[in-house]
Amino acid sequence: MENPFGEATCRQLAGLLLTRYDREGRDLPWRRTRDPYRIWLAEIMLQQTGVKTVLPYYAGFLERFPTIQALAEGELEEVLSLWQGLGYYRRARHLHATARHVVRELGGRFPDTCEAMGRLPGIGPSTAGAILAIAFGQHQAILDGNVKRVLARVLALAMPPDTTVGKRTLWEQARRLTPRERPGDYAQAIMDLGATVCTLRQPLCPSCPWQGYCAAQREGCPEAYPVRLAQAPKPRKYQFQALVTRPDGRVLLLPKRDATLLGGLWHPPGDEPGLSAVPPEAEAVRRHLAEGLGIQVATPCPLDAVAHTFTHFHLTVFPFLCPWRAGEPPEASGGRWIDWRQDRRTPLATLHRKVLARLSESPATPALEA
DNA sequence: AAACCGGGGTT
DNA sequence: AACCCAGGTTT
Repeated sequence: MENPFGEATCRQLAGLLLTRYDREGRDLPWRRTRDPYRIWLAEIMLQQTGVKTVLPYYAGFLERFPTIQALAEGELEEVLSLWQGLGYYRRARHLHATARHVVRELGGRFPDTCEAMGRLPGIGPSTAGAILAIAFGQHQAILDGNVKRVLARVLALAMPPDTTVGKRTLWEQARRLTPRERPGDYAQAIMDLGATVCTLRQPLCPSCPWQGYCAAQREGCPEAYPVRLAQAPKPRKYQFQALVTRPDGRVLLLPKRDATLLGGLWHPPGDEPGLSAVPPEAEAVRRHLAEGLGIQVATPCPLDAVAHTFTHFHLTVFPFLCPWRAGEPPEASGGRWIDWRQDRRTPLATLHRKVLARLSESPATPALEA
């Protein structure tokens, strides 16, 4: 694409956006600081997650880890505990790894170039640009989801933003539009515009400082952008999970040591997700526990299935209530008996909380309340 | 229930 | 360059 806006027009557009931001931009906690640590934390939490969800996590996280030194000294398990429910737990592992690297190898200071910043775990080109622009005042562009949508509309971009050509075009125009003055405020301003005015559905074009410059608005249907590729349907998978309970209410949980899938979180024993839509026989569940963990249980009792959607597939879990009779998990399994409602030190993913909640709904212990 | 967002890592 | 990723919010 040729450059649709000349240099003078780019300066004008940036000015219009900054004026709106100064007058109407949201007051968010991470906009009240230039501490790179706080800006970095906000950018990581805001990846794949909305502002409203992030706010309480951001406050709680900073209360426990007010500085990058505190975070570097903390244990991963506690970091994951504070991240519980926020999803995409790899972000939390990367956050912790980067904190340790910055503190131990870089004297506690973030690198000040895009290349070096982008080598840190969990930080890519857009997040690196955001930190450098907002915390260090450098002339760097960002390209997150909000910015992609705004620019795709202003340019009436014909191709999907995630294609190679689409990305190259958007990065190029994002750089051209970023002003030399106040690049950090500009970054916040364009994200704010995307989140509050140039929204996915029903954009508020009459309130937009760029109306009159926007090719999508001129075409009459801004919602037609960004152009999307057809999405592949998500497969549905099935698994069982065994809730081995002791008389005192504790449940057997195992740590997920796998580096990529919910790594560091805890889960009940079960089989791998598969394609069979039929729950296993109780006898198969009992055998799985006996052979895999050396644990004997009374006849497993099926509970209501739990449905959960992940990024790339739907999952149905068949929970089984399994009263413990004998046996302890082998040392190598890392298994522990946990009072999961009380224990704040054991990070659990949302799925496993939903599965464990079935224990309070089981036919064996009917609800007492009306 | 369905649509859809989103950036970094890996190969 | 293509593919992958163990969620959540909005409509």
